[in-house]
Amino acid sequence: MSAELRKKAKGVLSETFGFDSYREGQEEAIMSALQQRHSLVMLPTGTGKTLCYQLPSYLLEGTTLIISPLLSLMEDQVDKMKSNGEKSVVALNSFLSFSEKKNILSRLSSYKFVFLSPEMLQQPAVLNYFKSLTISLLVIDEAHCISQWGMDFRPDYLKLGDIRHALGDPLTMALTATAVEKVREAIISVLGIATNLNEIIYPVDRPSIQLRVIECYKNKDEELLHAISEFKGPGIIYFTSKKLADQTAEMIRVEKNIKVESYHSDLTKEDKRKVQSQFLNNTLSIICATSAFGMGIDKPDIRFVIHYHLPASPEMYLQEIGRCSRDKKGGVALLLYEKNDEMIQKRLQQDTLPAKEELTFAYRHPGKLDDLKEDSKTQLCRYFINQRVPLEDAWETIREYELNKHYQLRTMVNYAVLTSCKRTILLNYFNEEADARRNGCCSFCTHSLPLPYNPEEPELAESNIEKIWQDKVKLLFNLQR
DNA sequence: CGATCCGTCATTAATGACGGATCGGTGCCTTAAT
Repeated sequence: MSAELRKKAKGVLSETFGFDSYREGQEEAIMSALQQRHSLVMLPTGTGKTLCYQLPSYLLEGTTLIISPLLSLMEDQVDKMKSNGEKSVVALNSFLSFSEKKNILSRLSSYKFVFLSPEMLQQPAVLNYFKSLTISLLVIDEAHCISQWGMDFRPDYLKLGDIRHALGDPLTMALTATAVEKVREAIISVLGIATNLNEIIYPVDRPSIQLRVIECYKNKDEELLHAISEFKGPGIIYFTSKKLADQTAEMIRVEKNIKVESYHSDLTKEDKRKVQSQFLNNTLSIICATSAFGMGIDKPDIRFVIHYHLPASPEMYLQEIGRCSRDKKGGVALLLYEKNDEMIQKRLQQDTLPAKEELTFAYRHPGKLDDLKEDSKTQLCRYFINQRVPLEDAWETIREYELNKHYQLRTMVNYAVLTSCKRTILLNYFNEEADARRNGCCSFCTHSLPLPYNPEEPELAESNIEKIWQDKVKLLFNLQR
């Protein structure tokens, strides 16, 4: 039975996807779905998680729903699938007009794949359409968002369990690249998939990425420019402030005459798309970005990721540095740390969660929530009240979450300042053993590290013109279909 | 923490010095309807 399924899956792999073999973890995830077991799949960044749900969908009856955190991510994936020849795929989101949306909803069963946000499924009218649909597989993409974003600013992520239940508890697959055991437990418990569950967990370490930390003393820009010259490109530089991302992009442009743009939430949707595609086409060499940039970026030859500011957690850090060296030809993750850099993150954390008094007030006067500014705090208070969570339990949950955030930040500070193997510090957080003390592991294990790749000049746009046109033609083709 | 913004004060009346307050990051959705 299992051998039969395996054979069938292999057939789809070569016929539909054009691959001869799987990458690590993929077959396990696929077989888990085909054997009607729920799956929590954790594969390192860049392992090809989309195949894990797309392939089994072809062998299961019904429609596959994919819950995706970002509209742009949905669009990219729909485009990619369409250009691979899959026609019955659609993204249901707020870009659609009312009549388009209605049209799609009324013929849901004619689609094999439907992408949508957790918020969209939250609308009763929309949910009703899905209730009568045969769902082959419910996919939660970037499932760490449940714990990472649910409490912070997208409480609808916390309601996915209720939604799943309303849909008749369909077969479910949650996918992520970075989740410690606690987060995995949270995902399982929120979704309610503890029974009949298959956990497919692979190590998060990416040996081809070299880890470097430089402690700075008022000379960050200097160190940054120096690093850029050494690393060449393409690369990403992460900031915690939009303003500094803009300013530094300008500074690099002036100092180095390199093609650089900044990317953050102030950009219009069009500009975001433009900057992203220029970077993918190598018309841009460096992106100065906030955490807004990167999810779903699958550029194989990103050579470095520099952090100008401290990221909020080891999870975030691994997600962000995991964007380099997808081709496994080597990459450098450099953290520029200056004493007290963590204060920005601390401040940001303070304003996200409600204080005990605010929560208590909200519970006593739930009607007054509507008068308050609709920020993440009021959203979270409203969530707990609507879910009828007792005040004390809600407070306990918030408190625990907050303490965990402090712990995450402290781990990042330790990563920056402790005099021991950087990889070990990072991987210990994930309960993993590091293959440390390897030559070129990190800036602690080896002094004056050589680059793990050949810093050739990046391919310039001219040599890529053919590829750019191919992409354009593909896009046009999609639009007209 | 550090930057920046704003109001106040003092003084040959328009600017600058000072200090206190504020901010710094991620994204769905919304309209009336299905």
